[in-house]
Amino acid sequence: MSTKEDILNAAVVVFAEHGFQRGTVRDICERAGANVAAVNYHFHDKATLYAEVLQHAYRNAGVGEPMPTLDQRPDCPAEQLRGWIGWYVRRLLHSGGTDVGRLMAREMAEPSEALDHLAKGAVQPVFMELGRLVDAASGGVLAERSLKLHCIAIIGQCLVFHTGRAMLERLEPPHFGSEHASEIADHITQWALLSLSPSNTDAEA
Amino acid sequence: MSTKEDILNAAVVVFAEHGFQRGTVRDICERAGANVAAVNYHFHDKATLYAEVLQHAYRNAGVGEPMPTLDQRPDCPAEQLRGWIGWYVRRLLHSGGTDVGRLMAREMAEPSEALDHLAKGAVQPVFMELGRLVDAASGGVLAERSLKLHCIAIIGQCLVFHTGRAMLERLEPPHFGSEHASEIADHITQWALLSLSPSNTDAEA
DNA sequence: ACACTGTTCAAACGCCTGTTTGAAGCGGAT
DNA sequence: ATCCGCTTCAAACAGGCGTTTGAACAGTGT
Repeated sequence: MSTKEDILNAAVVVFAEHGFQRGTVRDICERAGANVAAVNYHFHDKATLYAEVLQHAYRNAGVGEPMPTLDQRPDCPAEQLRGWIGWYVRRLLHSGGTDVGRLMAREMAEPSEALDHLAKGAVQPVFMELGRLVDAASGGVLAERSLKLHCIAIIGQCLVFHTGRAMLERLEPPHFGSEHASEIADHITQWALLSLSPSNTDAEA
Repeated sequence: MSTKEDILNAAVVVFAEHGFQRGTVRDICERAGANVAAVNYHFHDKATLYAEVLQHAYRNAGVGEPMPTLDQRPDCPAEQLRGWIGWYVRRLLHSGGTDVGRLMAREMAEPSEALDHLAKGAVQPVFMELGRLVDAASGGVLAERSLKLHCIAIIGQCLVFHTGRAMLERLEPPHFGSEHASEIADHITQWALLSLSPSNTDAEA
């Protein structure tokens, strides 16, 4: 039972570094100290292994700090939204160079069938919680379409530090690493709360 | 001289669809109606071909509408910023399913040496123009760091509709296609101008 | 001692890849 | 007609890939 886990862990590293195509079965097995045939024995395919790797990686990505939710403090949604943004930014910046982040980035650029399961299982709940928080922070006056646009705007401002990392590093030498997480989160939160304040939201919708 | 261009054009399509690794020389040559050896004759390598493909693709990407600049109308930077955001969003949404967009997305996820040239040559001027516009729209009161964060925030809100397209399609059936470009651009602009209005910017910095 | 089940292993099998080769075709200059 | 670069072509090359195979090796219950 050990070799199967060894292969899974090695596969996370290899697939994160080289992607599905360039990541070879032989490399995975070598790092896992297993035989070449082990992959086909424990998992049927290289593709099946990859699918399990994705789920395994994303499950373990959420093991850090728990996501702040509206239910925890329904009385002050703005502060919870601030907490959520900080949590998300930290998660993204910290996972920037790690395996999970790279795996996700690859899936976004070149979606496989495994992305469907990830979207429904892992991303959907996070996105919906953000929707609840934004809705509450705005006082519930936003139309559904506008609410979604606000959520995507927040996601985008966080995500760009992850997806655009390669470009940002080449454009501006002062990087945006995990040590700047709180600075970035504060900036996004300030912007978000400003646009969600009642005096500004009733203009649209 | 025709076959070389044929190969280049075919390579753009193939590399955009399958990436560098999965895009095979044989597939490219078949679509170009050329022999397998043509790639190694006209370009030295598959890698050299790929590098030329990237430059060729990104050069042709900017042939659409010209980028709104501050110099065109220095008197009303807010309106020019609105124009810039609209231009950028249209560009991203329109290039979403095209070859250039997919090539760029792949390079972001897995940077190669070719990305350096692209960053300096093609992306830098666009980013700097946004910086000028934001600076002017804010009245020039923003510190450099804050200015950069504002620019990245705008970029991120636009970019997410491109980089996160695969995920958005799986989360929310009502897609965000190129027909929603103006709606999206308006939303982002409204948010940007709000946070850049003098009454809000002097709090930070 | 035996058989049975689950696991590991070295070796090989096809297949597809990028690249090379050497001959063949071509158009213009001598 | 003869040569000459430049270009094309079919064929083959060498290497890496995922996968399969069949034997060896554990344990464990009988």
